Amino acid sequence: MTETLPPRTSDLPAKWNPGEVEGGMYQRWVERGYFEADPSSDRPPYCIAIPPPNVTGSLHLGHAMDHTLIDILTRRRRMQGYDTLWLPGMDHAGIATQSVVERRLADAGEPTRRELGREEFVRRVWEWKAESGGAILGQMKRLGDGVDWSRERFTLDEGLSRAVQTVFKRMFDDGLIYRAERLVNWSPALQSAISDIEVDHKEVEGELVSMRYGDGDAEIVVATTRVETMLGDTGVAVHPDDERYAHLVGRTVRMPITGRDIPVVADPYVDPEFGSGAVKITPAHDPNDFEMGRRHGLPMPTIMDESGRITGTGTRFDGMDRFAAREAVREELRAQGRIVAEKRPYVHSVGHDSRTGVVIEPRLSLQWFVRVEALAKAAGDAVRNGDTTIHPADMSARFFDWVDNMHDWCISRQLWWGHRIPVWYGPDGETVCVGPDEEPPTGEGWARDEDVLDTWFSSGLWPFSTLGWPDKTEDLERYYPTSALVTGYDILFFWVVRMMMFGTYAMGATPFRHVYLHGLIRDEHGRKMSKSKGNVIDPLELIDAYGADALRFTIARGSNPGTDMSLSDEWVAASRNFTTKLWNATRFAIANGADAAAGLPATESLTDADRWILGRLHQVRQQTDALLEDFQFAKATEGLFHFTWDELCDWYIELAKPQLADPASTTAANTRAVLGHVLDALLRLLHPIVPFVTEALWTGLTGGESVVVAAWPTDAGLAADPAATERVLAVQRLITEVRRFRTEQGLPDRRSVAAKLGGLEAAGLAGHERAVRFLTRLDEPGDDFAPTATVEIGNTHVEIDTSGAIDVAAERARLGRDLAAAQKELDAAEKKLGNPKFTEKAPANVVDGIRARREAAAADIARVTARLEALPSS
RNA sequence: GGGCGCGUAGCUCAGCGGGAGAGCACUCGGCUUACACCCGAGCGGUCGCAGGUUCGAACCCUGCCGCGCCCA
Repeated sequence: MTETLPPRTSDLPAKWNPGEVEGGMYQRWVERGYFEADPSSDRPPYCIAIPPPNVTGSLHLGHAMDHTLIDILTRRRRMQGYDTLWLPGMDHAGIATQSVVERRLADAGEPTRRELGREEFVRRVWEWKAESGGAILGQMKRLGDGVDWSRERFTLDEGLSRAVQTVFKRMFDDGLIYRAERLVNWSPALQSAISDIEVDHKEVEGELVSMRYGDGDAEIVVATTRVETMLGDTGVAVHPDDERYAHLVGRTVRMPITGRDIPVVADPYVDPEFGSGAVKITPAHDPNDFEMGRRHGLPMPTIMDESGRITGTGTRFDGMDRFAAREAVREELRAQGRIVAEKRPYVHSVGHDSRTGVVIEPRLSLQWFVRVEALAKAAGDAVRNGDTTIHPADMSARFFDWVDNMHDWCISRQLWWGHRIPVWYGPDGETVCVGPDEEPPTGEGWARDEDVLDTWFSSGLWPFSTLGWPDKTEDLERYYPTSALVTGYDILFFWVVRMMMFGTYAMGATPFRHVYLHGLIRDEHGRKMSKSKGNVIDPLELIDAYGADALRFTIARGSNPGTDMSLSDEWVAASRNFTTKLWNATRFAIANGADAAAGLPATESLTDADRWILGRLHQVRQQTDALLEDFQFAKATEGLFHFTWDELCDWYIELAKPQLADPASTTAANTRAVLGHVLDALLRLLHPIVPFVTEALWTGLTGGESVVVAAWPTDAGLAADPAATERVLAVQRLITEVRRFRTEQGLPDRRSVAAKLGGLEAAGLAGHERAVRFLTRLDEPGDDFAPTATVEIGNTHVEIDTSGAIDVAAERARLGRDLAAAQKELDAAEKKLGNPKFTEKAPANVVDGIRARREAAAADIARVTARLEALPSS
């Protein structure tokens, strides 16, 4: 009896309560140092740097996706014996953080940023950073992130600031960073320059106004969507070959309103087919006009201030907002009879500040730039020559398109929160760039540049600055280049490309061997989540409701490379159900003495079911490995889900029940060993995806210290047994058909039904009768056995005593459906085989397969037809 | 305007040259000692449309329609 069972019994609670357990479990993992890297170890290194979240935000589902996928990769490597480092940290998010703190000051009725002064304001931001950053760290712990907390970094910490200054100085000296007066994307909302990729071009309905400059024989018509810019016009351009205007080139026309005389120039940029064929030139407020202005040496007056108000034109429009001025100037021109035509609405593309949504105003100003040509080429080469592989490969096209056509990068921002540009200007026009170990110039008239660097400048150094660069640290030596980068495709240009540019420049090597770009998480209908739509889901709420494992499993299961995924409460609930299923199955196994330490019995002593499940485990393990190596998270997860639920739980555990019925038997002992072995391996395979529930179950099953540091399953040396598998599949078909018959005859599961099984011996299934009876609830026939129906499956049949008349109509319907299906199959097969071209050209194995299907279908038809004819007429 | 991608069961998505699949939803039956967050059985699809290639096309090619993303 029970004394033959192993003494250990399950102390797992009946129900898995993630909320009660996860926190303490995570704490123990950290305390035991499982997540800490050890550069002195002789194990191979594996390193991933976290995509640093904005310190001022909070983690959303996109982060949860990053973190889940990185955790899967790093937990697996750790189990495989790698010295694994997942390095955590945050970036300072210059604009976002400064904006938040300014708003908080305003909300609290405190002095403004300018009233506080730079030093005091920055001190306040650090206070906010401590508060906001702490919340993010808590979120990461809830998710179960296996990060090395001892190596946490922040883009504005001392070491990383030193890295920024070092790179800046080196690039400045190399001529890769320069300062120039250029037309930049100016955000009147942020009152700062922003880079090209922080601008979104959107189609808007505006107006196209044609107006007449000059008078008499020196008159010319130009069109614009921004009438107010005419206040800054310093020229009119026509195409050199345009005979209509040849007589005007070289002359001047008199501007309305300002009364300035501006030259008419010839420039091949002008499209003579568009509009009147003449364009106005506002060099300080339009990129194309700026280039033309330069070519023709035109003056470049700035007519707007930093917040987008007209200034310095000496007209009554000074002080007016640019959009108000647009109307006012237009009406003034109309009053003067200068409007020739108006097109409204006129749909055209307008740049918007991607953060605030306000319309960008091109603005002439003195800014710092990175000369990107050589850097971008090096980044492109890293992918071209295979040092870095982009997954999925389709994304490489976008990558190349970008790096091959990159413009210089504006890196200065008119903010206070960030890395201040390490350049001092002297009283006599000197410019001195100061390295980290150098003293800045002092004395009368010297002043430091007021601006800070784009946050992406510092996060671009992340893969090596976090490892200690510019010092030659042990970590840097060991973990750079990092093994992989996992992030969303939406920041390929913002971040990934920049890291590759800086990495190849500063380190001489691309920062990561693999880049996995995942998609975005959308709502249940595939819509983007946004506050305005009100469809944002907070990952913490999902974790509270269903546990971290359920959220992680959902994300892993939905993460197909390069495509977005939909997520809703229901998906996560389904994943929670999976963890519950796993919990119950393992508890059942432990309660029945599953023994992971027993070692696998000799194959000869195992049942077909044992051999089948072990063979499937072997396949699933191989498949999981191959898929995870290839960043195919969804397929790997789906495969484990299917194996766990549809094979292990639905079939093996059910088949194991009769095998366990006599605990003293060898069969039962073997079954306990197989159950233990399979679950031990399965829990380890699942651990990277669902770390918490597998930890509870694996330690409960094996008594081991922690699955976090357990060995990743490897080949157990099992030979596949196709014959056993074939028999198990035949048993499954047999059972399913009997169940189908029972259901359609309305025979309740509890109702005792006697039956006689036939043909099992001939089909090689003699040993499975007990299992079939157990899973179909068929009793042994008694003395009064009087079969009323027969179910045939292949060469086996089951005579069933339904104790009374059967439902002939239901049976006729059931058989009728079977007949129709078989007939359809037969027709399809015969059609193919009747085509001589098919039999000639198709591969032999395909033709043989179709022939076999034809035979099977024909046999089915004969059997079912006979059965139908034998039915009593109703 | 240029480039990329997607249209497969009610919903979300796999499959990408030889028997149309999964999860959720739905219908019917069941609290059968692992699990009702469950079990069993089922219903559900001219694989966007039209041509072409092929013995054979959801899958390859062309065009069209619809949707999305990136870049200008």
